[in-house]
Amino acid sequence: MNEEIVKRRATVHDVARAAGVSLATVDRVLNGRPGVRAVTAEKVEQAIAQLGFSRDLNASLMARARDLNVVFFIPDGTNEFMDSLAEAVQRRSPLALADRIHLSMRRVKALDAAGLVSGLNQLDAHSCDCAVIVSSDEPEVLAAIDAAHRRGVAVMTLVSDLPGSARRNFIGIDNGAAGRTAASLMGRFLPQGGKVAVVAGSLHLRDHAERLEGFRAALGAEFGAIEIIGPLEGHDERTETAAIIARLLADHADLGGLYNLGAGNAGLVAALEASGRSGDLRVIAHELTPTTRAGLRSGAIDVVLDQNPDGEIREAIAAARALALDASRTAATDPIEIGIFLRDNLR
Amino acid sequence: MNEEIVKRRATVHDVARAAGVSLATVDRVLNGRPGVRAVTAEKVEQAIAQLGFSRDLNASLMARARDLNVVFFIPDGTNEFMDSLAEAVQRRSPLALADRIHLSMRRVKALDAAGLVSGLNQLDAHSCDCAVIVSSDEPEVLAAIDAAHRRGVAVMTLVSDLPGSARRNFIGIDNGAAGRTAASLMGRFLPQGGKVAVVAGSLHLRDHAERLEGFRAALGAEFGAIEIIGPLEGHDERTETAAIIARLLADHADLGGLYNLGAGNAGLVAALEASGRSGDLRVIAHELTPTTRAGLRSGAIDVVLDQNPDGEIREAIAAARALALDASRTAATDPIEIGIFLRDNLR
DNA sequence: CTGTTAGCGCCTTCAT
DNA sequence: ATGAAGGCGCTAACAG
Repeated sequence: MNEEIVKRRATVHDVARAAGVSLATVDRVLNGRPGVRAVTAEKVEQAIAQLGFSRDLNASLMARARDLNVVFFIPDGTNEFMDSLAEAVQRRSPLALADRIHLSMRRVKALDAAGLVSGLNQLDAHSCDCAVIVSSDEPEVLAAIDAAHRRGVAVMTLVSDLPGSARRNFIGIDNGAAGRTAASLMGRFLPQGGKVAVVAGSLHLRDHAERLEGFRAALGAEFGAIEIIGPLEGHDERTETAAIIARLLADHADLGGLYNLGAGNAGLVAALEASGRSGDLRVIAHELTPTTRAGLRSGAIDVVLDQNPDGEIREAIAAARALALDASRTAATDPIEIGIFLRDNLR
Repeated sequence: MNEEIVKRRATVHDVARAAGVSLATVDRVLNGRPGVRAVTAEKVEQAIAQLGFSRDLNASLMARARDLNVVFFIPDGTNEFMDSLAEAVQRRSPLALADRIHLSMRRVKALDAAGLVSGLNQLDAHSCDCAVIVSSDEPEVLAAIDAAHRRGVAVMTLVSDLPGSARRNFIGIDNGAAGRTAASLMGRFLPQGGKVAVVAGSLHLRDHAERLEGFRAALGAEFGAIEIIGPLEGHDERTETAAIIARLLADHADLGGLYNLGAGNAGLVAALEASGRSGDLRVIAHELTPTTRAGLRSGAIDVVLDQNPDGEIREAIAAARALALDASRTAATDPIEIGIFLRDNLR
């Protein structure tokens, strides 16, 4: 890779010349617009393939004097992690705009499929090139994704995937791996074995279910001396989670560890501290938020597994750009890594 | 952020009109070219500030029909991590080119300041906008960075920083935090305390020294029951590291843990497996490579702390772009997170 | 010292 | 169904 010959990239001019047509015709083919005979289109396709032509997205956006529009649908409510995602969108906004990508955001009621669906239905290809959604797995949503896709609006899933849908990309962590990681750490923290309680938000949430499955599998395979209590469901809600944890602590004086694979961490920390046993058991939770940070600092939480909201937004934007160039395929993106945070490597 | 009014970004035309000058004059001011009276320049500056004008980098690169040139200097030798960095550069190359950023790379002898210096000295602002180097802390290098900077070539440090230099950005992890993280994990893995040996490449390497410092401090503060053996230096070299580890294992039958904060992991794994005690002690190493992956899988290594070479290259490129827009300041980049890998979350 | 002009790669009227 | 021409934001000759 030292001092190579620079081959100029092929341009629309090159394609036009090679195909023996005009710029306008090439453009029509490139953008799938009508008004080109099949034979002519074929000649252009040939030239494109032959020259390995790929359109310059920046020039393209500049020429049509129109930004790429990406719309984020982020759940609203009391989930701090969703707020981090929303902030990440805001933080990226000016930077994206400098590259002609216009970000907008709609906060929609959490776990309210109807609201999300109506939001998606309002989108048309003119006002939105790509919609990025965080959604639970509901048939109406799948249908809305499909419809949006047919209207020319690409849809990507964020945080929690919808595999059966027409979504183009999924941006998020491997939740099974996250569960296995939690198991692996917990197992090493408790070399003598013991009881570990598992708390979820709801097992109807795909990411939560995947985490649980991974956790169970890895504990079973590697740390047979550990007994799982639960899972119990706290519905990602502070009070309910606190009540569950309080009960667990009361019922199991010998509890060695606790894995909260959902949200509701404020309740978890409160219950732990109220019990006076904070620090006596190994605690693993998800998502770096003000609450879990405080928990790490105080010693109530040992490890937080995080999915890096800023990285997720960055990759979502990168994917949206890639899709703008070729909507027919899934865009390649850098994987989102599972962040593992202890008190000592807090960002 | 729902449906806001779109204010068109200011362009050079707007600036020219506001300042009462022509495009060419604005351009001269923007690019710091001569031929503008101080008063005129002042008017232009005013207009720029007033309109909040910021140049469109993509349009700029397109207009001058010239890619942004970023040159990476990556150490050559037997260090697998450096190979990962090199591969990351190769992987990003086509993607970067699509955005008019031309990546090139020179492999230079590891820890050979003279080679790096001569490479830097060959660079001029025409052939290279930004140089990204991995270097140990030597006065000649600092001088070369300074000289390059004065020739109009921005320099960034990667992996290991050179704080006193004219480098614009540092891309890499917080090595003190990495050492503290290792300590934190090791402490939790050995709840009864015990002996932990530390092996470094060389304490003359800034990143290694920082890791050691962090490790020591965090162990001392939180896990007083752990005794540190070492540090011993293996010079990032397989055979030497193997010999050191073999000796450590022989001398300390009760060794509970091992932290290799440098490279030479092939030697570490070999010595552990030869001793028959692989899996009996908790082992923490740095950088995800074929060797450390195998070590994680076999159980010889418990945890690998990683600095995500692909992410580092991505951020280096992002920073280079930002510097192209404003070379006078340090570019804002996403921080590189310390990856923590166990057998169960291997990518 | 300053302004005019053509053109980078692409898209979009408007003609033909 | 196809082409010619102008313009997006910026830069680089080339004139004055």
